[in-house]
Amino acid sequence: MTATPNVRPALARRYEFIEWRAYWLGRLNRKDIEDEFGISTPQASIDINKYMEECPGNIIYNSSEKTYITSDDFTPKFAKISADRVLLHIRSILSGALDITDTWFPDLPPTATIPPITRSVDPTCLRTMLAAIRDNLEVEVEYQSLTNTRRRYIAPHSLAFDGHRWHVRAWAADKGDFRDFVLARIREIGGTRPSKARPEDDLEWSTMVTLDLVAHPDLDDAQKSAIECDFGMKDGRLRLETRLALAFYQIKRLNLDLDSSVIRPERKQLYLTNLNEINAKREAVCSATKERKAAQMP
Amino acid sequence: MTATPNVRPALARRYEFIEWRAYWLGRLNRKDIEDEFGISTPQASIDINKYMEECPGNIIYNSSEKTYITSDDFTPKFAKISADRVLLHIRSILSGALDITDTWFPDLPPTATIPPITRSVDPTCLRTMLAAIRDNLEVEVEYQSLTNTRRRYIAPHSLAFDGHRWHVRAWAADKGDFRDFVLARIREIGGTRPSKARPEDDLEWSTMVTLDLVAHPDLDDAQKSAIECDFGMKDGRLRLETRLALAFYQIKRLNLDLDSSVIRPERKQLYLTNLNEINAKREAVCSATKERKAAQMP
DNA sequence: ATAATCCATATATTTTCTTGACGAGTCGCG
DNA sequence: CGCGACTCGTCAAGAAAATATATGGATTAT
Repeated sequence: MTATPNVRPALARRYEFIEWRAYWLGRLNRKDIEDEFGISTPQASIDINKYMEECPGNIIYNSSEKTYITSDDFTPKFAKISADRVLLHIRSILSGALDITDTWFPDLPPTATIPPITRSVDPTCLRTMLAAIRDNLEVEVEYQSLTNTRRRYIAPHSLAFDGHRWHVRAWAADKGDFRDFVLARIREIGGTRPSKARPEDDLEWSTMVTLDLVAHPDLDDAQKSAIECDFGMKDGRLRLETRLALAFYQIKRLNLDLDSSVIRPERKQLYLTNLNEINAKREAVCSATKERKAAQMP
Repeated sequence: MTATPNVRPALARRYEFIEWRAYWLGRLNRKDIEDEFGISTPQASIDINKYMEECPGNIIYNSSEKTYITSDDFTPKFAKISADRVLLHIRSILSGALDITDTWFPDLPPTATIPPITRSVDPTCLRTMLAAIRDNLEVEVEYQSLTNTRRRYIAPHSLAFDGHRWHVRAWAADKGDFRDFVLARIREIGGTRPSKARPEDDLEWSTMVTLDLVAHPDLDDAQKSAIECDFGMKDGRLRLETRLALAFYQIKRLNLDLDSSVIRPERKQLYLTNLNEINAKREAVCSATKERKAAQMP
């Protein structure tokens, strides 16, 4: 925010609304403010006029259209203008995570997304996990893995998003190691108890790796430079630093481990130069963890 | 919201904040409210006490911890409790689309996501597209496709999200057909002019198809039922209705067009039963569009 | 015992907003 | 053309909300 003038929060919010509507929709009515904030007509009038005093020339009343029109040289002073945020709001509405009344859109622009396929997360589950992370607790859960469903104690230390679904990274008390648990696969939440697991022992989590990506070498130069531009690459490289535990989600999501004979370069677009290095790092971390485990229970 | 009592909006927002913090963080201080809304200490005291009058037993002051603690049978009355929304906020903060001060988190829970790789969208670009959709305009853009970069006029009619990136669906004046344009690939925005394109002619957009998904048949029964549960399938099927123009993004994202010999069923998880049908539909729509095009300029 | 840190509360005052009434400009319609 | 419908703006009185300032209680840590 650009050095917000001394305006009390409630009013600043209304100014922000004015600017948001002005910027994204190009127009604004007094009634919009009345409806959004439940204030009276004179108050809304005052707000608009004070705003125009504060930011002269940003919006102009057009008496023939009976509405305030955003001027061409509009400069926001109260609202943070971010396209990503607006698009995020739109997605959230379409996916049901947000109600349109929670946003400042009067109605949605014509939009379509591919249908979301992930199940939504149970609030109680997330709440319990957050509490367990905060207070260092073990939670009894009924977890459905790909092979079976059973009760177990887990001591979560972090949330993780794999590009698709939400997980908790947790100590699995029954297995004696750290693993990912998909939140939507937790069928039931049981009791809690203090945990002795130490998050700093989760080497796969604390170890960072850097994915070194380039435009797929089998593409021609024009395609390559388009892709480099697409991903904002510097010197033709994109370096992504991520936790080892998450690296393989990224790799699979981008199909980086599939051979060119299997998937066309145009589709794959990116190529991971250091897959071997990352695989080696995983091997190393896994064996270090196993050694430690063996040492603990001889 | 559960029949919000007659509380004026500004106060309702503070109550909502109280409940949000109480639910997700389990605790709340008077100071939190003062800081969040910039109100005075006595006012914050009044708010809390009025809230406890309104919702008896939801939060309880714990004098030894010097904080309000959420009770076990907490029942929200003002805040909408949604795990998806909270997770969305976390993701938005991590990706930079939201500032933490825009949310009600005092600080983030330990979280990691795979690094986002898509470039952010330019606000001016999105704003112009929204205006063009609204007012039925053609916009001159410098667009970088995979093969070249050039200026062209496009008349957008909808936004679209492919699971990865944002597009506009638009009439391409130079090509005489409707296409997708990735927002982040629009390098420059030029002038606008009225458009004669009719969005209802965009058959690939208006035609709906249903993806008929099942758990991959090569998996064993336990795995199948886990996946059916994962995606909330009824009778072992998941039907996704989507626009034909978006169907192939979904198909590629889930690798539904890759053969089992190429990608392991455990990884693919889902199987599309009616790929042929969808391909046929696309052929039909494409040839219908071509015929129409030929008829228009003989 | 003392300081610090939460909380609650009381009073007077200031600021903000509402209520209700009225007037003016523009558009479209009969 | 005149009318209603719709937007805007404004005035004045009074209600409501929030503030400043001050006092006091409970608990914990030093």
